[in-house]
Amino acid sequence: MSTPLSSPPARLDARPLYRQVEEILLGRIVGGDWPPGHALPSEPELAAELGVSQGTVRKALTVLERRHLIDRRQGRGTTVTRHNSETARHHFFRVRDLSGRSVVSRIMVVSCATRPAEPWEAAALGLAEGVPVHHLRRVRQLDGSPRIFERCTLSGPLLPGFRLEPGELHQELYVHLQQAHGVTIGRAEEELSAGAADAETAAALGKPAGVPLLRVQRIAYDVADRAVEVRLSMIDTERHRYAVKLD
Amino acid sequence: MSTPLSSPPARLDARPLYRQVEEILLGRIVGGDWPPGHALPSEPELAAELGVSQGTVRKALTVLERRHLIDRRQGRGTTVTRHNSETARHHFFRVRDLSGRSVVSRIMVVSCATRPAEPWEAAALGLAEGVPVHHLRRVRQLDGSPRIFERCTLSGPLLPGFRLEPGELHQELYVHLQQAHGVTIGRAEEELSAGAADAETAAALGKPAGVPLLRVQRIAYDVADRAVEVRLSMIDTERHRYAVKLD
DNA sequence: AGACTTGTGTCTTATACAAGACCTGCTAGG
DNA sequence: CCTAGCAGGTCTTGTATAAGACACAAGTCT
Repeated sequence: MSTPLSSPPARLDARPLYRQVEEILLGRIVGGDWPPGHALPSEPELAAELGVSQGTVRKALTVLERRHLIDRRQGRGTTVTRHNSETARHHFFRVRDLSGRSVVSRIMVVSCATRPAEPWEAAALGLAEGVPVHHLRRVRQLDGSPRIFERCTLSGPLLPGFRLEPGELHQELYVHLQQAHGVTIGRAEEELSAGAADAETAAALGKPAGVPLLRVQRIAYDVADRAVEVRLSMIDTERHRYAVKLD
Repeated sequence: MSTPLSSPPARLDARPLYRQVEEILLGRIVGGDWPPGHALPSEPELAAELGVSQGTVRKALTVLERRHLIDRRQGRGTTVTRHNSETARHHFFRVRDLSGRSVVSRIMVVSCATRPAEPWEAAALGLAEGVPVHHLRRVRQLDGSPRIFERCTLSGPLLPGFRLEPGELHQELYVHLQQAHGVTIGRAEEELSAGAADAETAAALGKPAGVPLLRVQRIAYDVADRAVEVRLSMIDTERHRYAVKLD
């Protein structure tokens, strides 16, 4: 990739240079050239390699940093973000206690199976109906009590050979996906509504059926924007809240 | 303000220059020197006035733009953001229909009164107990049906003389606050939980008492980060969802 | 352990040109 | 003469470059 992007007389791509740089760098990250934890070349090196100025590289890196794809630290350098339990939780787990503090959570896997996608799952994941998917049931304990029952459906084609043994899970799911399958979740969309405990959820949470629960449907996308997971969470909000910041 | 911020030999403030510029500009906006709709001086003019380079001004303006405090348009200039119903809704109203499309909503004011703050309201707004606050009850119709019952408590000290007549409200509340009281809402925090309709809410929404509803408590802050409103919304999610994007 | 060196990202300035929006004044056609 | 419309000029923000001072981290040498 030693052809300069910016030949002063003519530029093929009409988009701003820094956008093109951003795309090239993103490609190396999602393509696996630069796996999680990898240290990127320094800004002057990238600038020289791509034939642009350091300022242009900086602008591209700033965008990638805002998307949490890279970590930059003055003096240390820039690395591809490696999900750990804290960062994954911070970005994708919005439940807090009544005082707004984050909670300690323990995850128990109840079941794990691979089966054909149901229509609604296929639609959410952008798959054809009947394609194999992995289905996972989990219970989350918050501050010691079972509070969240989750049914997760994971894209079979994107996660071949996915399997979790029932029992305690010591890792956030997204950390596992990155480490064991090279799939990095970049963003998610959630839809919240008022729900009530069905029989299965009630049993899992030790609550009477019909008790009001917060119902959250999530679709999670990887950094290449492919739908990886659709999840239905039923949350007991007796002692917890789902926190949102608007601006 | 003609003292240059950056005297090459010594700088009093350790923060980056662009942060200081940002703060000065923010001060003029919240202080009323530059009211909503006001056209800012051009970047070269600001740079000359503040004794910094245009690049530094640009960086400060970029931050203010991301906070939606200013609008910039190439060729036209930069203006202080004027809230209108669309932008206010887009930023602070997260309810969508089942397909994810935004909904048309009509707001009916049920009651408006000024009375001493209850303890929880005073705590949420950072006021002393018993300070006067304005209390508002509203019903929102989504796509023609009453779906949201809202009880809003507004800071009395920040909004002297606030009053709304019961009846249809043709404006978003935050647009009214900006136009009639010069208070611009900059951000809000919400806490969601599973709720059930109390008698008053059930009556307002035409639902049986006890039906599961999405309960949303919001605290809204102005651009100077003072708590302006605490609001409790009860949402019927039969045909709508509360949408959240995570990244 | 402490001082030095090197490599890194951060901040600031300066310059140049590109592109969008607006105004002004000219001109062609009535 | 009047006016619609276009051409050009000018002001704005946007993009790109280059260069230097600075701050931070991590080795390396004494």
